[in-house]
Amino acid sequence: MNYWLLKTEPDEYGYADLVRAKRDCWDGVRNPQALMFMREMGKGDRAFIYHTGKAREIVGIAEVVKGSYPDPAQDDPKWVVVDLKPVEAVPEPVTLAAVKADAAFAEFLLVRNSRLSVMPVAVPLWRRLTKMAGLK
DNA sequence: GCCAACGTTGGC
DNA sequence: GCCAACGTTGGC
Repeated sequence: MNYWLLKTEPDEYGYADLVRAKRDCWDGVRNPQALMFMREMGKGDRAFIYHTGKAREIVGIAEVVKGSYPDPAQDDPKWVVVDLKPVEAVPEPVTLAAVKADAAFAEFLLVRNSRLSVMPVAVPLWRRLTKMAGLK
């Protein structure tokens, strides 16, 4: 099982929308590097949901319920999507500032490439982030 | 609101 | 196929 971080603009589609939907398709990713990571996402993987814009923090955890497949709404199979379900909102959102302030995240793509919207999270970093978020 | 970083487009 | 110009994203 792999771990990921997915960015979203909360004004357009936030973690609360995923909770409301109970299960939803994560679409609209167009960046080639982000799509490459999306293609590696499989059922059972977990992902942090990160809000961009004013929030800039990890707000929840989602689970992949269907691994990547071509977006049915698009003609081109290169636009892949995954299906997600919410797992839990985190007790204490982890801000970008907190991540940047921690040397353990110096190589983390969230810090290294601010424009990337889908990225892998190494297991030790996932553990560290869940702790920072107030989870075990 | 600004701008750095990065992608994309189109002329050559 | 290169690269300048332009557009977009997202942090500040």
